[in-house]
Amino acid sequence: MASEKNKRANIYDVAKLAEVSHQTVSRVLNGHASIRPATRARVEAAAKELNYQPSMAARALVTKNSKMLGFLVGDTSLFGPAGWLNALEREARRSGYYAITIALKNDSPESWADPIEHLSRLGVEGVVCIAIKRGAVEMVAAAYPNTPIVGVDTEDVAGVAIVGIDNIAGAKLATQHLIDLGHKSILHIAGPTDSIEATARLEGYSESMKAAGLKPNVIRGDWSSETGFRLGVDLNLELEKITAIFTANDHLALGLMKAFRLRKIEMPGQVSIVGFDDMPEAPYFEPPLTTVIQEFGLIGEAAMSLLISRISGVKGPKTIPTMPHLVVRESTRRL
Amino acid sequence: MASEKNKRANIYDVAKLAEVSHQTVSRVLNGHASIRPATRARVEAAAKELNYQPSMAARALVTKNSKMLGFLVGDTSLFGPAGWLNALEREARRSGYYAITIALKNDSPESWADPIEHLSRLGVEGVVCIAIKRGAVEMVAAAYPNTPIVGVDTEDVAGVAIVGIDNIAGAKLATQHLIDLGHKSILHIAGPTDSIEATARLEGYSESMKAAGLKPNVIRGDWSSETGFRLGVDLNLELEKITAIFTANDHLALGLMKAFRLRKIEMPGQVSIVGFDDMPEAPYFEPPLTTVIQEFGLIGEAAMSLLISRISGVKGPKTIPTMPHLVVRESTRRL
DNA sequence: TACTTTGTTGTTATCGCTAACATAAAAGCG
DNA sequence: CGCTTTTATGTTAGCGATAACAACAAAGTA
Repeated sequence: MASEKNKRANIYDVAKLAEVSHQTVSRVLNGHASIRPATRARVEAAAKELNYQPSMAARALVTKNSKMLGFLVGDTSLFGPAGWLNALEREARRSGYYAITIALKNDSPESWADPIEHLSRLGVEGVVCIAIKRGAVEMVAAAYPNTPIVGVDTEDVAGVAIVGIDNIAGAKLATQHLIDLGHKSILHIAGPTDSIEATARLEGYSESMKAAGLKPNVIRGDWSSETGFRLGVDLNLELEKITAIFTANDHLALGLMKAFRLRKIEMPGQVSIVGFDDMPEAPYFEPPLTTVIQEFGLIGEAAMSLLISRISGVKGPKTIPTMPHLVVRESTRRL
Repeated sequence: MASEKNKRANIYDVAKLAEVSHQTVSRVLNGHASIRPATRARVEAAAKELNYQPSMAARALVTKNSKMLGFLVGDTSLFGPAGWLNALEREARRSGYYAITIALKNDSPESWADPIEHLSRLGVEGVVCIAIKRGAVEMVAAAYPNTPIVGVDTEDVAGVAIVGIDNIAGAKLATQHLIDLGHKSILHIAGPTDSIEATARLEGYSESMKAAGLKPNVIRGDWSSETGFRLGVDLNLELEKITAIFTANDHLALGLMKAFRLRKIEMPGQVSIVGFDDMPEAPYFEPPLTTVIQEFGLIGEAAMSLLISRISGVKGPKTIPTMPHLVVRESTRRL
């Protein structure tokens, strides 16, 4: 029934079986208006009978619409990027697009050129940059001058639409929570310098502190538990009477708390901790971590609708921020 | 310099500039042998000048080689699948392939049909199934009768090559470690029934126990910390004098340990815990988790080389197992 | 009734590339 | 030196789809 000659049926095969011209088949496939119902039914039956699947390559060649999107992502092992990627892929498929995901590993800018070029050969219709490093978005924008680009949690580059959690607002939420609990000396362990998110979170923290008349106090970290641990081992809380710490993500908090437990520093007794991300493991940390949560699904939808509207020529908004929320657990306490 | 008419240069543009026929350009592009070095240089210069990028669509149309691979993955938020995906994508790109990643969410088999069909339209040259559920591989195999398929950590289906960590060996490693420490009553908290990995890990546990003359004791769980926690709250250790627990992954162990801490059950004093996966957070758990580690890079390479050899018609081995290792931390102790 | 308008289908050209065959020049050979 | 073989390049056809235009019938209109 299926393929007699072990070869995919093409549009002419369907046309012959349905006794129409191949163009009529094409019209049925593309939902063209003026087709007699009887003809449409015949064509559809023939297509089904032959298990016909239109060739995307042929279609892409003539229409210039590859129906493909490029997803350039930073570190997929991080909770945030992984979640966005998931949501984005689902949304892309819902809209009939294929997602080519390529990782831009955390190395040097030189290492980005190759993946970016690889993708450009394909002729993607749009690109989503997900949490990639400072400078990378610019490289992408330069490499795809006529392709719509949407950034998810990336820096602001001319011509690139941005969707993302409002990291500044999230950081303010975290910091304000600690301030509201009566903390005065609040340390921020920031993420890596080349990360846009980290910078925004730092900014939100600083603003909240200054608004409350408190002095910001920052240590640079990265995104890893290991760094959190290392910093936690060395940190002298007494020196500056630190009673609360806001870390740029949950991983840092995890490592930090491990070090504090070893040093018998009580949490939240001696020091309160707030993270950022709400990874699924956060409730099971010791103590359960107060943190900031972001909605992956919403971000995925927003990014995709923005990208698709740009592909179809609609301008749409330049930015769609999504609002994060605070999840209070046992790692924070009134001073 | 780049695109004067804002239009991608094609092979004829390059040919005209290099003063050769388009076919000669094609030959240079594809590294054909008999091209005079001078001609090759002229063509390459012209291609560079015009910023020429061959159209994958046109090439795919005529050669039937789309240079695209489909990655069907289960839950990308899990540490294992995310790591494999990363490694696989990198390897695919190294071989000049594009990876279309599609998630097969954990729902019903009916929900798999749509993504599978979506992918088949594209005409991928090969498919990698990554940690997808029981039955899904069979659906994929049925949907792509003439396409090479490689499974990473999936069940054994006719015609599908398998690469994966040897879950049985890993589970034996974990179980034997506990046995060696003198534990007699060892509980296994298994993963979900419909997971191939979970089943293999359970099997390895059972075999080790039986080989040591001990009675296997299993509770069904899934992959989440939440379930680990819930089970940990209810579990009666005294009833069966349980002194050690091997969980099917690290997440379960995290939740379980949280519950035990609340119940003031000492770890590893009263009960030793072993996980599986070695997620990057495991060293910072309380206590740091003894677990089984798997090499993502090796698996990615192995899977890709297997797939590519199958695409090019070479048969290759049916299975490439990779050996996991045990990482001993503080959650286990001699009885 | 003759004359547009509309609906439905068919014909031909084209997208950008590679395959297959054709051809001309250079090289090998008795 | 004339013949085949090899090397280097050009010419034509076709992959499977859509676009653009053409054609014919049915329906609406003056």
